[in-house]
Amino acid sequence: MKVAEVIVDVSAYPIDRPFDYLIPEEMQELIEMGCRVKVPFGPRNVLGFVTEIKDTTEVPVDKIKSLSQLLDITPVLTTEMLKLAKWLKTETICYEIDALQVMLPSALRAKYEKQVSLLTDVEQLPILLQPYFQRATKVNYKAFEKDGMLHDLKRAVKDKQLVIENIVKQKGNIKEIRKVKINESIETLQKILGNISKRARKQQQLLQWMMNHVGEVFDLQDILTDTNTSQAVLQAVIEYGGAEFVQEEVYRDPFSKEVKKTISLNLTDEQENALQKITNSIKNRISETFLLHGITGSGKTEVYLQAIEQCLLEGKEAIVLVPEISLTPQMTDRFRSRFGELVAVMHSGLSVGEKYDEWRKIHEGKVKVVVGARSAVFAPFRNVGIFILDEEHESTYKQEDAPRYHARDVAIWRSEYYQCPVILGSATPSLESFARAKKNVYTLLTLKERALKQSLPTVHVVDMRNELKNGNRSMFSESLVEAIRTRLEKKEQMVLFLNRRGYSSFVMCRDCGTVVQCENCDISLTYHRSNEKLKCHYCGYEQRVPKTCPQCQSDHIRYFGTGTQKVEEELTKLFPEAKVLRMDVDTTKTKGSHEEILEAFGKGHADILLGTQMIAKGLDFPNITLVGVLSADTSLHLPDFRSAEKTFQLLTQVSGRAGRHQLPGEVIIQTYTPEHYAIELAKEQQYEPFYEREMWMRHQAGYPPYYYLALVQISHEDIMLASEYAQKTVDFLRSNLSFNVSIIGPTASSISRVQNRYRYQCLIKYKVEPNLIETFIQLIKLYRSDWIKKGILLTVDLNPSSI
DNA sequence: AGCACGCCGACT
DNA sequence: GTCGGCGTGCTC
Repeated sequence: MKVAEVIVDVSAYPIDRPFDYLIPEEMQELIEMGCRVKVPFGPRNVLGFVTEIKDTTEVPVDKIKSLSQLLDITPVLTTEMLKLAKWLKTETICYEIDALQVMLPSALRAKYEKQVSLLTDVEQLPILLQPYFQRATKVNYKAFEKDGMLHDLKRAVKDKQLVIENIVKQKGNIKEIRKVKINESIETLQKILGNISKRARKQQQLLQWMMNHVGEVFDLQDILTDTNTSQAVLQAVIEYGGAEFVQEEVYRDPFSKEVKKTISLNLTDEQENALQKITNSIKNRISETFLLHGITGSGKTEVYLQAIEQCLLEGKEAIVLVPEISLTPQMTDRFRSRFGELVAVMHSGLSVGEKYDEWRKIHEGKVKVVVGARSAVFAPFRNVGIFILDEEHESTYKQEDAPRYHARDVAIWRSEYYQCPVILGSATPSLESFARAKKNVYTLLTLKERALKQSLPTVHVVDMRNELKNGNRSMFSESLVEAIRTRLEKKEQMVLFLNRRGYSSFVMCRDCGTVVQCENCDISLTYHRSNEKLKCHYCGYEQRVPKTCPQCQSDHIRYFGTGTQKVEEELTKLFPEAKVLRMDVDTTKTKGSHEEILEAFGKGHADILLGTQMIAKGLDFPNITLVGVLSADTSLHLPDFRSAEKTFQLLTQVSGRAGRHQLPGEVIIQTYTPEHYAIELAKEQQYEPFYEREMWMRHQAGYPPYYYLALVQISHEDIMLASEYAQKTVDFLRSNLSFNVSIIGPTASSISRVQNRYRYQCLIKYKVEPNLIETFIQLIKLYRSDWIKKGILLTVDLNPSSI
């Protein structure tokens, strides 16, 4: 007897364990752990993953069922990943199935459809149902749902005229193109040539050519142009058996352009020293985590590239993570130009099919290097030699929904499995990582000087309160206007940075002060000029701009705040001659628009690049000599303990965009609070003093890295129930956790209502609490077995990226 | 989660 | 007597 343990594709608490299935005879040779299978589960069919193969089972014979289909001949998950999923499950408190799914491209996930099949003759069906089965005996269930025919359908099912079947489909497919394969035997071709009509001159010509290419495979079009024949001629030859159409699997090409090959650059002593330590750990198979702290422009990427080169020499693979796709074009170009065809990319900008193809290149061993966003940390290599996280401090490395994993933790776990190094690179490391480096948990590598010996840009901080006193009410200070003007005259480029969060434009009534709010969420709607609409950034709700105030009917209603659109308008008013490129969520909606805008700017098609945080990092153009930060305060006053850290990082990052090449750079930071340490120290680009200062603050307030955090969120449509269960949660935690743990809350979340649900949260701070995970599991059990029925939604996020 | 089953009130 | 509403329980 052969039995498979299967984790089925159902995210629910009582299902979160393996189920045993008998393996049918015909699958026994092929099946392996990590394969996907189709299984009957209760009344339906679902997809599942084989996690174990064994010879016995405890399940009584009358209960056990058999696998219905094997979906993979080669497993899609390695045994490493099955182990990793178990770890993720306990580490982030998620369902095992969610942990497994997150490692695969969405193309491999199941799509469930219900299908209605005919059991009798069409004529015997009720008249109303007959039209559906005129052409086919199987019809999609949705068709009946749409027409409101479910009653009639149900009756026909009862009468055994129809059956409803659950079918499982794969979401994405391998792209195939039709090619032409020339017959392998020259004799056959000769025979055909002898048999065809003497008048068929084109066919003879084609056959002659084919005899020089026996057994080869060509694109249809290539044959036609090469032999100067038409498709009709080829068709005839194919009918005689001279060639055949074949389907060939192809990879979709996510790279829009070619890149030039580059070779290793000479390293500075600092870089060389860092590289030595990393390669030492690759060669000696040591799982060691390095924190590569290098100021902007110090050439971290070159160190990555050469470390990867070492890796490839050792016959191993490399996984490189970058925070966002905005970074990817320039970053991936650098990797592709060094490693060419050996690079796969993985980011959210790719289509489902493209992601699947990139994944397959990795899975099939066609590539050795992957450059990608967070989920690329699961790239299915089998012999990884290095993990690299660039811009290690970025919060995008933490997934916000289940499984709530941090890419850094996964990388470190995998590096222990492969006995290889992890490189965390940043100009402004997260406090957590820097603290670990100081405690020698990570090995600190420092790059203090810029690779091309350029000086750091001069940074000026402008106190906007003085501007206001002097009667300047615009969003541009006098010094910024002056700086822009001189750059325009000198034909140099500049970047203007606007942190949109919290300050996007809203619509307010000047008489009663009412701000137009979202119907579903307690948040003001954002004004979008492009389509004259108000939009909610949380739930996507849209409405037209009202002509009169909804509260007091006054028509003194108008726009406030500074969105990028408004800045652009003012900018063109002040400098009509300047060419401005705007980069924000609106202008980068379509695929590839990111690259287009950056490329246009790189080619000098504009003087000013204006954008939100997405332009803060990565871009590296020689002609940028001015960076302006319109309002440094916005991120400083967010209700989050990391706001100072975030602001410091952001300012340092944007400042690093200026003067990266020959021309010296200047940075102008506008703020209402110039005395804040995050701004003062960012001005001087002083990481360590900032670190010391911020660590002291964290120590005082009991935040990471001194304490660990866990965030429990509770929401319900009814505010009373939400608050009641939030209190219950806190009571439960208080009675189960020790006194060393501080439990803060319940408090209403900063945006108290989202999508018509009232949100509460409580924050848990702890140092060591062996009981913690178990207590959360108990809390979740309580929630899943009881509270969930009342409509409560509860989530636990260990080490949240923001609160 | 998603589905069947079964109990109960409303309506032909 | 039948239909369909929703609470309950199970899934190898």
